[in-house]
This record gives sequence, structure tokens and C-alpha cells, in this order.
Amino acid sequence: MNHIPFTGMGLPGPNEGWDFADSQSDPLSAIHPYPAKFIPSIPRKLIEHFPPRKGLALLDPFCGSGTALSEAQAVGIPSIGVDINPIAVMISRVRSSEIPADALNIAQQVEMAARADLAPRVPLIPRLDHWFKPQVQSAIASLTKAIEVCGGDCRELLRLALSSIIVRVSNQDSDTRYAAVEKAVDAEDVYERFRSAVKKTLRALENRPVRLAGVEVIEADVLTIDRSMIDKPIGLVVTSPPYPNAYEYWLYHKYRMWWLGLDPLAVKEREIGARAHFFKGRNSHTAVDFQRQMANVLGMLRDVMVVGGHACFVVGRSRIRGEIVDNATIVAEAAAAAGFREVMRTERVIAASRKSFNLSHANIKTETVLVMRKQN
DNA sequence: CCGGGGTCAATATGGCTATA
DNA sequence: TATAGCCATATTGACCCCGG
Repeated sequence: MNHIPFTGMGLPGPNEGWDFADSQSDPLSAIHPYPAKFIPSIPRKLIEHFPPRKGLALLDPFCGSGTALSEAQAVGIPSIGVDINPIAVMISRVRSSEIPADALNIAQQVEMAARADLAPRVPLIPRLDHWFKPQVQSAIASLTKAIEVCGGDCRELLRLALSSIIVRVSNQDSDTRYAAVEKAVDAEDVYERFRSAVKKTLRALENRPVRLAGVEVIEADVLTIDRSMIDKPIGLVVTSPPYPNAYEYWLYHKYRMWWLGLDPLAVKEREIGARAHFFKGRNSHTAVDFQRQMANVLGMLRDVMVVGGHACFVVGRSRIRGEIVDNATIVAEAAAAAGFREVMRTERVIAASRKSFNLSHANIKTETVLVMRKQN
């Protein structure tokens, strides 16, 4: 694969300085747990080095919790995010929207209504008793019902606050470890954590930089999305596609979705890279499927982007049945086939900035920042 | 039919690391 | 010292096939 070194135009070359080892947590990203978040510094630096021309928008076709969208918003660039996961869409929308009027009071009323609900209807959710204590189930059910009927425009914010505490009040050990453990939580903890999640979210929203640009978030499958849904010309794409056979976003948010009345199994079916597709068997996915999916995505990006626009990807490697797959090369080749030229490819060290990685088995210590430019 | 053996996918848990 | 994480894989259980 050709590697064209970036030769800059007076700026310090973007080939260097992507590690951000000293990055600290950002309050806006902390409003809801989400796996594999961008460090905000990465989209920030990409926007800085490859700014879209005036009037053009930024697109993140795998927007997740919306980090890239917030960075665009903060510097006045309108943006569009797409994600198949309704939890991702909820987070992206709440973090980029106006603060709903009277949210704290409404949250208080919701809590009171929930406490007064003496016969909450607990929905039918698989393995519910295994993962939630009965009194916790009742409290969550009461809160969801009270949120459903609350007035004002803060329903999404309250749903986000409730969603953010689900794993903490469940028996699940941690967000990524699916083991049931004794955690000593009761209904009171549910209400307390809900209350503080609302406050934390409002505080984070209040402390945002002055908002200069609109953010539109679309819940859709990028593989089948109607091009006309992307209703602004796109001058810059900043995204991190899901890695095949790596993390499962649907699984991470499974009980959040059940509780909010959403369907995690439908999300699983369509999620790119979900490990369920990679089990051994006749229909199991391989790296070839990921190639096909990326070719599809790059075709869509070509259609919505302007000539000269940059498409930036942060991608790592993954392991499929023992084989290490270099996803960056797959994305770069798909982009080249769709009419993009490689402008930059550089490795960034992830060990220092991510506390989570356990890829020692594969000796994976870096991920790739890849920038492609749309040709005419 | 029915039950043993095989296949496959869903689920749960062990193990490890770096960070707070 | 406890916590939490773009994991790997053991365990479990649903399902199928086939011979009796």
C-alpha cells in the first residue's frame, strides 16, 4: 500500500503528535458510559488540520456517543451523525441540544411520581431476575413510566440519566464484565443515582463552549441509508468505524435498551462487526465481509462529500479466529476504490491513553489515523 | 418417536492491566 | 487496593440429524 507522507503547508505536519497521553476525561463525554470513545483531542486535531470549507458540514457515519459532533459544534461547523444504536443516538442528541427548560424541577417531579408508584409494571425482559434485584426492578420501572409521561422537553435527558446508571444499579460487575456479583443496591440507590446523573448531565451541558452550529443525529444503518437523509454537503468526515469481531455495542447497552423499551436484538442483527456474526459456521463473517461493508460505506461517503473533502478514520486491528486483521488497510483500499487518495496514515499509541486495553495477547499497542481525500 | 451425539450461538466468567 | 475495560473462551443450552 502506498504511504504518502504528508508534507504540510506551514502548519506543523499532522503526522506527529496523535498519542495524547495526557488527555483527561471530559465532562461532556462522561454523561453516559460508552465503549471506545474518541479522545476529544483526536477529532479536534483532525478538524484543525483538515477544516471543511465554509458552508460545508462534518459527517460522522458511526457517531457513537457524539464526540466528533461536539467538537465540530464547538468550533461552529454544522454536523450530521449517523448511528444504528438508539442509545448512541440518544447520547449524541442530548449532548448537542439546548438545555431543556426547568429540567431540574421536572426531574424532581418525576422522582416523586416514581416513588409514589406502588405497583410498578415491570416489563418482560430476559434474565431480569438474574441481573436486577426486585426492588431495583420496581424503582427503574417506576422511573421509566414517570419519565414517559413527564411534561416539557426533557424526556430524552431524563432517559439518558436513567440509562447511564443501569449497569451501576444492576448485579453486573462492570460495563464490560458480564458477571453477576453482590453489590448491595436498593431502590433508594436507584433514585439517588438518577438524581445525581441528571445534575451531572445538566452541569456538563451548562459548561459547554458557546454553541455555534447545529447538530443533526440520524438513527439509521449506514449500509442502507438513503443518501437524501444527509441533507447538507459534506466537507469533512471524522469517524471511527466499528472493528470486526471486537466490541459489541448492542451487548454493552442491552439492558439499557430493554428498560427504555428498545429492541437490542434488532440492533445486534445489523451491527457491523458484532461478534455474533463471527462465530464459526457456514454463515460466519470474515474480514471479507468487513471489506464489503467498508466499500459500501465509502461509496456512500463519496456520494455525499464534496471534491477535495477529507475523510478521516481512526481504526485499529482486530483478531478473527486467531488472525490479526489490519482494518486500516481495508478502509484505505475501499476508499481508494471509491475515488479517494491517501493523504496521511500514521500510527498512534493507545496504551497510555486508554485504561481498558487488554490486547496483550495480540501485541496490539497502536491504532491508525488514516486521512483520505476525495478526488474528482 | 426418541434419544445420543454433533453443531452452533448465546451467555457468563476468568484473567489481566493500568489507573484512580 | 479497588476498579473498570473496543477480550478470550469455557460453559450451557437449543436445535438438528440420524439410527433404532
